[in-house]
Amino acid sequence: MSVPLYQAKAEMFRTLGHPVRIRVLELLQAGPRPVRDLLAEIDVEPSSLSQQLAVLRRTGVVVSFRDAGLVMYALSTPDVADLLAAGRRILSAVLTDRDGLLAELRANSPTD
Amino acid sequence: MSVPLYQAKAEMFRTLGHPVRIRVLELLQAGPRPVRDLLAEIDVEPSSLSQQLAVLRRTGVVVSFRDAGLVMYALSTPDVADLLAAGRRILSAVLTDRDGLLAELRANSPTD
DNA sequence: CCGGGAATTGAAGAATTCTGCAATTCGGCA
DNA sequence: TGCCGAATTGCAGAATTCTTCAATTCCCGG
Repeated sequence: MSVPLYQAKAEMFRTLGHPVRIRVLELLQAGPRPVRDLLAEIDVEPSSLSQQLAVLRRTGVVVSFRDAGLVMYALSTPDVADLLAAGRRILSAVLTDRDGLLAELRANSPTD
Repeated sequence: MSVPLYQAKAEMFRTLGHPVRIRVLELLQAGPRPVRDLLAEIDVEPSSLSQQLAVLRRTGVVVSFRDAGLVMYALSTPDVADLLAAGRRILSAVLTDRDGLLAELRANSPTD
């Protein structure tokens, strides 16, 4: 294998490591959506959204196709939902366990 | 909460988005290990490993303690193993399928 | 108290990623 | 064909992350 497995995995997780990309994936859990809708629900510039969608496409976690004149995006596999759920569980476990983290997170972004 | 959930999630996934950090987590799945062992199994400089361990500690996915004169690291919650497993599933799904899913989605385009 | 391995910290430079703007492509439709 | 909205691409500057090397801290055994 040319690319070590742990490197491929790291790449996959890094792909999810962006607020816009996370939001996109969460929205896509409910089913395929046109770019137009994503744009309406996420506060981001069209070109920036396109960039992030391209990142997701490159890794293969989402696929895109055209339907009724609009470009649609969808999760490439429902397993993605499991990943997000697992992330959510860890997050809540960590937030309740460790006192320091909550304060740290709060410090990072005071308003909103 | 002061930090948007999707940003906290992104931070958590970004934390895993590094080859060394992934390897560490995989090794820790088998139980707590001293830094010394991690160092022996991963090809990385001591200081670099420490940096990456610090990143994992900051997010709260691992904890460290001292035992028998050595610093030990452990997963802060076994949920981390689920996350890695989900990542592995997605990776294999993406690698094996790819164009098949796309065709399938295009076929019955849900216009709801 | 001292020596020495274990582990962390600090900092500078290289490399990568993000953001926003402008320009371009792509399809549908009159 | 020509127009128009939808979506993507290219790019430059800003910001963030990685890597490496040197210095420092922390403990345990003698």
